[in-house]
Amino acid sequence: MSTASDISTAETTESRIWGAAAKLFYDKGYHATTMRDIASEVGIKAGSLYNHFPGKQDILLRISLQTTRELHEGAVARLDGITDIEEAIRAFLQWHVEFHAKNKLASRVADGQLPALSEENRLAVLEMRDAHEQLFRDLLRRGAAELGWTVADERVISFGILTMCTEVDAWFRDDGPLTAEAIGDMYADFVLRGLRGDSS
Amino acid sequence: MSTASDISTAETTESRIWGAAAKLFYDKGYHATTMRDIASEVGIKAGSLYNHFPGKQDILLRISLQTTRELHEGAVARLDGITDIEEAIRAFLQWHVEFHAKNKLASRVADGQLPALSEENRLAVLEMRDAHEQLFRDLLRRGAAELGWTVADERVISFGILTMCTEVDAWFRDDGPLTAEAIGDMYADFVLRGLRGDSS
DNA sequence: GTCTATAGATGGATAGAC
DNA sequence: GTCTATCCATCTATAGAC
Repeated sequence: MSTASDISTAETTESRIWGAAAKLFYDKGYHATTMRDIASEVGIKAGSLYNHFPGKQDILLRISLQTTRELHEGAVARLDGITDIEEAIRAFLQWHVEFHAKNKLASRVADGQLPALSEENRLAVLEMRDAHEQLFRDLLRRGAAELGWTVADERVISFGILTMCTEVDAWFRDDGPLTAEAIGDMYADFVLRGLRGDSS
Repeated sequence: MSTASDISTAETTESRIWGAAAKLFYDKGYHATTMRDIASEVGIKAGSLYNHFPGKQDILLRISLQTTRELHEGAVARLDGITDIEEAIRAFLQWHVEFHAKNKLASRVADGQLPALSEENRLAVLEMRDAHEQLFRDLLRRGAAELGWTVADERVISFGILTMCTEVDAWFRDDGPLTAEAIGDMYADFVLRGLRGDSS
């Protein structure tokens, strides 16, 4: 079984290419990364990459699609059985932050390199990402309905919250002072206070 | 005098190149944009671009540096004379949101295309961006000191807040239902509630 | 599966006429 | 300032030997 945390620890040549590409796309972007760069990172020659992937575009697609799917499916799984709405939002945000921290390379590539995907490929990734965002907007709506929150604009606020949590993939460091879980707690606390809107 | 809103309305060939490049870098990214693309958008040939800029890298540098400088200097100007800390934070965030909404092309290029800048050029832009972020962290610290806010981690929270407001440049539309000012209000309200932390 | 070699296309930048 | 023409480097992808 492949889980999110496997992403950087697998062992086949295909998965080593996957990981090398994710790292390079993260650092330099898709167009600035060459097939020679990727091959070099893996320790093979550029031509050999084509024994594992049909082309460069396909490497990006697989990284983006797989990562976005794992993000979304993981969120759905985390919410299973949770009925309290604040608890659900907390669980969602913690998962979202932890995933982006622990899979920072692939996660940031998955949405930062969207313009580098072909139209068809981009739509496939966006469809999955939209489902994930919709899941969160539904939670926001439930909170407003059940707890009387006044969310100024559901779309604007949800974009803001998700972006804040997503961006962790830009600065998180495994060897930093904070764990992914601790950061998830901080953001969940901050967001829930903002949503409750006790004063204004 | 050049203000932020002039960015897309100037008339010299140089400024038309500036605007065309910002649009293309925004849509496709620096490396996916060719000098021929930029020239075509302006209505000239690629070779003619070199009468106005020494090269492609320099076009990106000027967009990034000028935009980041205007963002920062505008914030400093907005804060002038404001002593109340909540009012100051509100003013800062409103400016930050409005700037990114009204200069969405150049703003997004300025920090999304940082990896495409040479080491030296990137450091110049980052220095200015860091000054801007530091300004906000100082406000956060003042709020914590003066009003007893409990900010879990100043750096993590400030990154989150700024990212939320910056990302407006990814989805704002001039012809959308919300003005930049309205969005700035929403985020400032949300953030200040989260900072006050009335309940937890 | 790996490699070397290369085809074929494209892009940044320059030269020089106007 | 504009243009056309082109150099030269580089990149993706393929061919074919091992």
